[in-house]
Amino acid sequence: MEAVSAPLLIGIVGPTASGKSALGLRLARAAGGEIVSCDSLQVYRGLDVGSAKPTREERALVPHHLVDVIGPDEPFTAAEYARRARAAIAGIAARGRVPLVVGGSGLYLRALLSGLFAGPSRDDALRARLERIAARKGDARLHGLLRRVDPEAAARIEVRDRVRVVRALEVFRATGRPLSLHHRAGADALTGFDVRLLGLNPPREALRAAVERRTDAMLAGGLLEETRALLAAHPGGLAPLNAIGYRQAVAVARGEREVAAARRDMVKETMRYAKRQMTWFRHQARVEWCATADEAYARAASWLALPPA
RNA sequence: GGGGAGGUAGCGAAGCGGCCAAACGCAUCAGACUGUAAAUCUGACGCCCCUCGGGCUUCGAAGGUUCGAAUCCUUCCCUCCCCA
Repeated sequence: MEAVSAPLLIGIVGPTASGKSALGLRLARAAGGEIVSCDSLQVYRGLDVGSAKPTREERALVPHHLVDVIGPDEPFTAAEYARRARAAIAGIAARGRVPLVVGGSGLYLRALLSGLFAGPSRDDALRARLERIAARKGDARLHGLLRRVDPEAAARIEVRDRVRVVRALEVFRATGRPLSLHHRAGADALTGFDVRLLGLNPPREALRAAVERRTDAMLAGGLLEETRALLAAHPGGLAPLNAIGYRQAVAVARGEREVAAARRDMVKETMRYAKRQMTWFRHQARVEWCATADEAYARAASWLALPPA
């Protein structure tokens, strides 16, 4: 049936601190692969410590794509990620190498593999206006506006989920058609690859230990200093500083939080994030879950016709 | 030996006669997610039937007061702190 099988594209997913990067590196070296980061924070230059960005050494060892591609003050979106990641993957394939998509940003992975609906990009001015309505009249008022133009989306989106209500309204205002309609139109999926997704999901307690270790490493590695520098360079504030880790570091920098308390919050929020990631990957992607990194490696090795270990 | 504080659901912690199966936080579990996604949002969380809702057993223990007690009284058990 299948004459020439499509080239492999291996994705490595799972919650933060589950060992995705290490596995990706190991596979890339063994298989002659290149890493395509799938991480919404690592795309930003200057956010190094808090995004657990691959080190200089790691990046020298194996080419990494989609890391440090934009400035921290530039707007970035899942769609933009998908565009750039697809270009990177095409390049890797053209070189006859194996693309390894590694990361835990579920939406980005989805945008890359399945595509997004062909809709308008964000409109910050409009968003500001809608936010103002919500702030003044309440979330229910904004949700009511949505219900009028797109009852289907309104039924799906929680009243208090302002981010989604705003987005749905934005799409309607920009296109004159409800979001639901756009969704039905489908999206442009990535084609030409035999996509396999490997999932790492360490036991809860092991993950917690890893998260604590990494949080401490970030704090010891200069997260606070990095954050202060970013704040100093961008007094207006920076969108990505709202991420876990940076948010707490900002609070410390502003003197609103003790370091010990910030650390606790970081661990707590990271664990919750990990939980969300698992929910996403369990339901939004077809993932082959592996109990250990070795098992994942072995499985990938068999696909790639590599020696097992 | 004397004085003080306290024992509430897995943990922390409110409640201090009815609106209490008991706020809130943590932990845990489940979920949503299509251009801010490490973001944003939802639900469960004593037990049982499980849909609304209903039933059952709880607030250290045992008695008591009361129409009614986690909340008041008595005794007992146990923690912690201070003085000896």
